[in-house]
Amino acid sequence: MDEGLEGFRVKSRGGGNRGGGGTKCGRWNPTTEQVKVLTDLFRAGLRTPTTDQIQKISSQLSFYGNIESKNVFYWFQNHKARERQKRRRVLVEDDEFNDYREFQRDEKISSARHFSEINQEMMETERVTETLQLFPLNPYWETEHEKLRYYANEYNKENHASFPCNFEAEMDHTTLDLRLSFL
Amino acid sequence: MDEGLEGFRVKSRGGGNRGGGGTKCGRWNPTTEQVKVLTDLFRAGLRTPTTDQIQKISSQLSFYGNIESKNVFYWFQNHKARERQKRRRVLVEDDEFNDYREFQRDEKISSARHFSEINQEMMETERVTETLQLFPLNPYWETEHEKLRYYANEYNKENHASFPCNFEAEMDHTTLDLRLSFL
DNA sequence: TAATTATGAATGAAAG
DNA sequence: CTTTCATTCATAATTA
Repeated sequence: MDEGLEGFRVKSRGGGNRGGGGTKCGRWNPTTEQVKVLTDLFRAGLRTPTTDQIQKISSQLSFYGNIESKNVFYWFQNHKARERQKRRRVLVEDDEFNDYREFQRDEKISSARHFSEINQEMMETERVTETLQLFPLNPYWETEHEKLRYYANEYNKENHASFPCNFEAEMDHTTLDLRLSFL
Repeated sequence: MDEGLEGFRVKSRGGGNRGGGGTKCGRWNPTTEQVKVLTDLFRAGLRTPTTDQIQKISSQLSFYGNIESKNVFYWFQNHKARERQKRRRVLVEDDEFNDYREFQRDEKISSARHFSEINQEMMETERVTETLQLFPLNPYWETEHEKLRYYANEYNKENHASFPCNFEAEMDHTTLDLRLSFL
């Protein structure tokens, strides 16, 4: 993790999860553009987008490759959780230093105690703006999407409309078929 | 050749956290059997079991491993919420898809198209029976639990349902305009 | 290509 | 009921 400032990781995810002929219906594999946008939004302070925001973001990101709203939802969920996790780990380390082991499940008291310099950066993003407005991003889209738009489509996936993913359609466990006759 | 066997996943849910080496009894880790029963009940229409029903269910499921009433309570609460959430998301995606296609008032769409399968599944579970009675369950338990009780410990296979791969895959990017005028 | 890591996905628990 | 948090599971990606 650690998306750094540049946000340019060589992930060889050239075309995302499409193409490649794989048609693998595995899990979502965000394109670098998608990750960048999501990261930007996160860094801008967005932590828990509303359903509506998720929809919009998802809709926009679909320009760069396949994506569903749930992907956006999970992305923020995970990103936030892992950042917090990291931060907490450092805290624990600090505590360990003092052999201090009180597990007080209150996290809001994070009144910036004695954080390591490393946490300095995190404290920055810690100032969350739950009700973040996204309009400041417009400029970005307006200026960037036009070119990326074509790069992203370079090779449109041919077969995507179908979704052969299993959908819990197998009630195996032969003998375990419950006789819920109460209906 | 032979793209690795898929379709089976082993959830370390084996011995579970119940009797025996209790060890880490953090949170309830349902056995496959327990999940199956709960799912069956849900699919049968049970959504918000009463305290009494929860008691009965919990009691019966205890044959397959440790379980408390609150686990059952939470399970239904979560399952219901997530099912709803999932449906909500898919519907939105559908809307987007429809918006894109923008059927020229062609009303004879009849029976959802591409995403019919999924919606169908959900429509099914949409038939709720809030006042479901559980007493007929006893017979089953009495006769089955003894043997299943043992089978449940070793053999664990679970196929999780996956979301549809993607809908808005083949959107016509050329006609879409970035309207990220969020909020 | 095996081992490790990063991260998408899921879910139990609980707060709101 | 809805939303959030934490932990865990699964697997694509990366590294050794």
